[in-house]
Amino acid sequence: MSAPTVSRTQDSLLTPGQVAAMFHVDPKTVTRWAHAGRLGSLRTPGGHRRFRESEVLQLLDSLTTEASRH
Amino acid sequence: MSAPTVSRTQDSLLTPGQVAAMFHVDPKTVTRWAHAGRLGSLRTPGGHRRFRESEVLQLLDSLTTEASRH
DNA sequence: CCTGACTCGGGTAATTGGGGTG
DNA sequence: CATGTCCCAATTACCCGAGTCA
Repeated sequence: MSAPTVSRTQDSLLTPGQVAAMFHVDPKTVTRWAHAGRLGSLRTPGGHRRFRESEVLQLLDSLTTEASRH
Repeated sequence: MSAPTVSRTQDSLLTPGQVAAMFHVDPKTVTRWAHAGRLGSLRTPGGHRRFRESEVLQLLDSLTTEASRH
């Protein structure tokens, strides 16, 4: 894999608690979104979920811009 | 500081019940305000609304300062 | 190695959303 | 015209004990 494909997306991984704070919801709710396919879930060897900052930001943006629909 | 890339990621969000308590009205009424365009409505993937604390505070302040704004 | 804080998992309670009505 | 209350279904919030992360 010395491929220069540079898949280096500067994606910081956020914990459920951090994402929950951004949406003002419970960490369990964020877990449900991941389970519903709303967010990609990265799993640590221990089973903990981790979310990509870019994905969370994108989802947050889509929910934030919902005020100008129509 | 124009900071065009940093604006939609640091706002406290309130639940309809919390906003309703601040205005002393029913959550249903707050929902109608959002539907009328008086409040920006942030929707969770599940369909629940979330309101910006700054927007609610501003609306509350305008109602508290001037009840005859016409 | 141990500690502190957070997360996981399932289940239940409370709240929310939408429509229709007064 | 705006607000309050009813129904139902869906979503979200909090409880416990155990494990994992840093």
